[in-house]
Amino acid sequence: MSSSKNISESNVSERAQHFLKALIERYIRDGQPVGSRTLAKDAGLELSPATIRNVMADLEDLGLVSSPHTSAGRIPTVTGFRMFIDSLLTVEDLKAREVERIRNTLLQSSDPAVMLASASQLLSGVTQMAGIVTVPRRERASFRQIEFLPLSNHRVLAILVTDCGEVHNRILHTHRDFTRSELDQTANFLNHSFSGQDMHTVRQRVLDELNEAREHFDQTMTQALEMAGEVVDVSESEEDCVIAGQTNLMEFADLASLGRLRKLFDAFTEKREILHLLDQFQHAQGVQIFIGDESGYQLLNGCSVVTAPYQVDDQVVGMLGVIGPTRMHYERVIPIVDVTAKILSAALKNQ
Amino acid sequence: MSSSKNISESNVSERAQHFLKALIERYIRDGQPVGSRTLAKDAGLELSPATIRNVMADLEDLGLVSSPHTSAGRIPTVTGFRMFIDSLLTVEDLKAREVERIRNTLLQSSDPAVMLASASQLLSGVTQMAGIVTVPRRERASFRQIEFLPLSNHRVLAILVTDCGEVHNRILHTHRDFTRSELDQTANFLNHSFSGQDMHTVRQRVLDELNEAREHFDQTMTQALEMAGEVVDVSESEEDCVIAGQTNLMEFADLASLGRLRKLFDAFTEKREILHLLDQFQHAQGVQIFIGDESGYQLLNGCSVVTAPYQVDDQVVGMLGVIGPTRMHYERVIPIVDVTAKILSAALKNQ
DNA sequence: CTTTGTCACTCTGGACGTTAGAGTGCTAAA
DNA sequence: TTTAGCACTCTAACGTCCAGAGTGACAAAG
Repeated sequence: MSSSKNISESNVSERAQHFLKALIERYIRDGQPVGSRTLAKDAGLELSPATIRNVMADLEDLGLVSSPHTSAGRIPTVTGFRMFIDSLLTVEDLKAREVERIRNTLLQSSDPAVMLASASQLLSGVTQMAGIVTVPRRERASFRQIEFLPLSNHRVLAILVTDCGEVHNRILHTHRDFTRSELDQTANFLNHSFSGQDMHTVRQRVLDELNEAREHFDQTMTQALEMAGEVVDVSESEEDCVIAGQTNLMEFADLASLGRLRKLFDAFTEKREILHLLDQFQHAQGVQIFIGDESGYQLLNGCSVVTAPYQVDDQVVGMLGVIGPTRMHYERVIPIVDVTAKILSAALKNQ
Repeated sequence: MSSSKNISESNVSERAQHFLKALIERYIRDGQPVGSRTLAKDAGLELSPATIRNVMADLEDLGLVSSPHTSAGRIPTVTGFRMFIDSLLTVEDLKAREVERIRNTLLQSSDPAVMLASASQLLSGVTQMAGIVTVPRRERASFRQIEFLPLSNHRVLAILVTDCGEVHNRILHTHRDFTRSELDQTANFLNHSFSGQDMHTVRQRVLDELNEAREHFDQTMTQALEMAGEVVDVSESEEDCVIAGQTNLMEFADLASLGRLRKLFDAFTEKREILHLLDQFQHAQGVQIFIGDESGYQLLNGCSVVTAPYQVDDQVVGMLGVIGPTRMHYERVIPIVDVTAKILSAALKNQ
């Protein structure tokens, strides 16, 4: 790693950093290349445009800004934004009123699924960008309770409740009808054996014990475990994240080429990639920011993602955040995401 | 109603109709105004451009076509499209292969919710436009079965199964904990009293009997009915339609102004308006088509909607269809929507 | 009476040139 | 180290021009 590539505060003069900050703030406001004259007025320090130009040339050499063409001003590069966010940004605290508003919105319902959805909508509404909340993976959740209900002709409705209060249904097709008490007995057994364990373990143990039961020709047991296996099966991964306010992104000229927008929207409906991106950073604490294609996903070029994990019982179960143009008001968005994550965590704890 | 306004086949000569058809077919293919020269070649009949121009002038007087400016060709008006669809269009039958493909896709799952979703995706995939399927309204469905499960601290999970096999969950907050057998008894009573009746009636009867029970201070009964009331309550109307492949619409230059597209997409997330539009025509039989803002919704300007109702037990429960640019291949889309509706109806019958 | 050829006319869209404005880099002076 | 000045460059907006497509009208032909 050559030292010239390794940009940190020490390589960039105090003053240059100040200008970089002013430039980015201006660029975020206007979305247009910033020239030396403008910056001279903006930056507060009483310096002439010519001086600024010299500094800008340095910043350009360092790869922190670039100009679209000879006679345009400078725009920040991804690296420039990175530095801005990591060490230049001054984050505002959220007003008590706004915090209260977030809390009220989230607590309107006590159904976790509804809460996640309104968190997403909230994020999109407050920031005027797209909100995103990942749904806790079933495999990570803990098993709380399972129940079976007899339906007509060889079908059984299985209901699975996880420890954070989420309810999952699944219809099982069985080879014969079961009576209610048979099913209750089965459920009882399963609840007794597996309650409180995390889904992954449950799955494993169900499979193990199923094999054992089969060896012993224990038909009742085999049936019970077969049913449980089908329910616990995580392959059917349902909707894994909730995205709201996508259309807000159509307002940003930065992304306005229909082609790009379409790819982005397709990614939103597909969800897989987005989810994968967020999953990678579940273990990080606090707010995380990806700028442009830093994340490795081409299609996020020109976008930034601001996310934070949320917890249930001190265990990270999902991520939430905001997707918008790289040119976004980080100083507002960061605390919003942060606070929302905290409030959501608190709200989910009471389940 | 002045007779000059009342355009029907009789007002338009056989030949003019032929040209109108040719013009619209051409316009659907190319999306550009069609000139007399082009049309002369296209129409088959050996006529000179000058003749065509005369006919076009007539069609323009009747309001069936119009020209964007003096030296462009003609494009069909909404009225023109209407006539085309009502009396000029020759609908192809779907190939057996395609029908089979639709059937296979729909029958992949037996869960009604999944089936509706894949119907929507199917429609969008096959037509390269947006697919839409309304979810049967709970109030129209019939009550089949209700069950209650005790959860922790004063909460009860209610499960409602409708006659088409849909499962609805709802968590009730009660003022005390109930034992399993209490709940079973309650469910038994409710199932016994209301099974098979349609949701609307059930709701009404629950309210009536609730009053009666209160008068008689019958606490058990009151509790049972209060619970039932909360579950049956239709106010919480859930997701009412499934839309797929919205992004396909971004490909159509006709709608390509970002502003319009945004309004359309917002309507898709909002859903209310779309739903209302479709609901109006549940009683019609077979495929229905709305062209542009015929429907009364400004935002559908430039779009057409092709829909058909689907049934469960010979009762219309929902609509499905396709939204795309007015310039769409109706001869293909119509049978696709038609067949999909029929197959979906058949598939839902086996629940 | 219908069809056709013709001609003058109109409108659009692309190519081209011009210009004003913004911003730069460089150099020499403070 | 900072500044002023100057030559240079690039863009975006505007106007002009022209070819192409298409029309309407009219008179001639069938």
